[in-house]
Amino acid sequence: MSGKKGFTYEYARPALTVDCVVFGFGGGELEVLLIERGLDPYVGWWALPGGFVRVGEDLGEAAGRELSEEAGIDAGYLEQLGAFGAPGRDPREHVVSVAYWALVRPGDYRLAAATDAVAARWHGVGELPRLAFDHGAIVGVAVERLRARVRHQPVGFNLLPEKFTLTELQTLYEAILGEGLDKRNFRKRVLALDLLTALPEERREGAHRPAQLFRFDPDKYARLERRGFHFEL
Amino acid sequence: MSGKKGFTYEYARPALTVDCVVFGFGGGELEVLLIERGLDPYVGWWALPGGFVRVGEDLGEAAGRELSEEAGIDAGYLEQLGAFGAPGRDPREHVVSVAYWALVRPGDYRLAAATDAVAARWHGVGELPRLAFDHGAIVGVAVERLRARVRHQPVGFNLLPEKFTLTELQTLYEAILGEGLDKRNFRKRVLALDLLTALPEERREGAHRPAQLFRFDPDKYARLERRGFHFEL
DNA sequence: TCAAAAGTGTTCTTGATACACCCATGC
DNA sequence: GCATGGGTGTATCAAGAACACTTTTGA
Repeated sequence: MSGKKGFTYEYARPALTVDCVVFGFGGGELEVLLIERGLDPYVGWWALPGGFVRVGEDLGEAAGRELSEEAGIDAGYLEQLGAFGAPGRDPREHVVSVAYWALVRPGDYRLAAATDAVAARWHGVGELPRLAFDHGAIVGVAVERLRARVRHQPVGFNLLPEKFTLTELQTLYEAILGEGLDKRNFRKRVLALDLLTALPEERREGAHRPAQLFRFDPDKYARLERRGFHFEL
Repeated sequence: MSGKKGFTYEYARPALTVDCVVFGFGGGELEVLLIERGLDPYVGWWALPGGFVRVGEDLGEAAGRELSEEAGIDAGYLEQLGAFGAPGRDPREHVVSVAYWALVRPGDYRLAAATDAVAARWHGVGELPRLAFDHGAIVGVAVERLRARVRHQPVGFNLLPEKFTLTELQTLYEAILGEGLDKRNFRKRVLALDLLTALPEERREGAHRPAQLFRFDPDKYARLERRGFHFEL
């Protein structure tokens, strides 16, 4: 280890990694991005994208870097989840991982497995395979956090395309919360927030009556928030 | 660093510490435990108790250990706050700190400065001195977290003696939330939760009418929680 | 004309808030 | 007997929950 300089810590230190729970919304179901490991511990297992933190690198930046390196993703929303550091969680040595969770829009990602990953793929949160390390537990915490957050802050829009219908928004909320919601009450509440701007166009003519498109207005939210506004769905 | 063994990470790694925001309730005001630093960076400054994480040591245990080593405290409640890892936060080198927040009962602590601390003392959250490192920001996040948590989970009792009066409980909540509460509504709601058991004794005769003492019943809470009970103050 | 999703209001119930006086005790 | 904190109930209001039918389009 480094020589003593009076202030330098001279003992062995745990390794430090970041791992990301990336959520996507694929037509009716909440999904998590997993990579198939191509390296030593847990080869062939599915795991969260992540990797070692470099000296001098900010944690959030490290998470973003790993995300783009391992899966070619640029997350629209990224928030820290917490640190996971149980001694046995990595069979090699003591590795402490700072976990993040992220939300990405369906169009904004172009999955590209790289670095030490063999493949990158979306998995429905309901049908996750057995994960490497303690990643299964981390995903569990992330889902909980997402559920709590989506009720009190307008983060859900990061999972939808820029323009979306109210039905799509409701379907998203139902997928995240895991429960059905009343259509009329949902629309009433969402519109009462006055954070969506209706776009005088239409879409989704696919088979039936076209639906009104809306866009979320982040500036308006920022202004309201400053005045002590309390988002709540 | 260590020689390559095929799987061992061979690059320099950031140092890893834990820091604790310990809350106490001292007669009407919410307090935070600070230690006066006796070592190199920020000598003489007030800072959060904390220290380096040992290899093979769990993060929560490290936090508890530092707490007892530096201040002789055994926390009744300890929860992780998050990781703070901005590259410049420690002038020596890149140090990532996993912060915890803790609640202790007034009687359960016997402050004893030790290790690299000169002194340990309680400070009202309203009148904190300038803190070392980014500890001021960490305390800010901890206070926010405590405020949010105390509304939705019965953690506040960890700041009161085993037996307490409803007025004491209300004073505590007012101190944490920073706002006055209606006495009748507060008592109504608290008692409606059915989590307190009245003790047929009395106390606080100091000057006036004695008040009923209560004890929080954690078992009852655990049972209710299992049935999807939703604590809310 | 039928199938499928979009869109729309009202009633009822429940929980939150506001509010003022009497009680028990020590000094 | 007076000062101090302990203790109690009701009326009003607002927000959330339940609930069913009409509209528009493509096939």
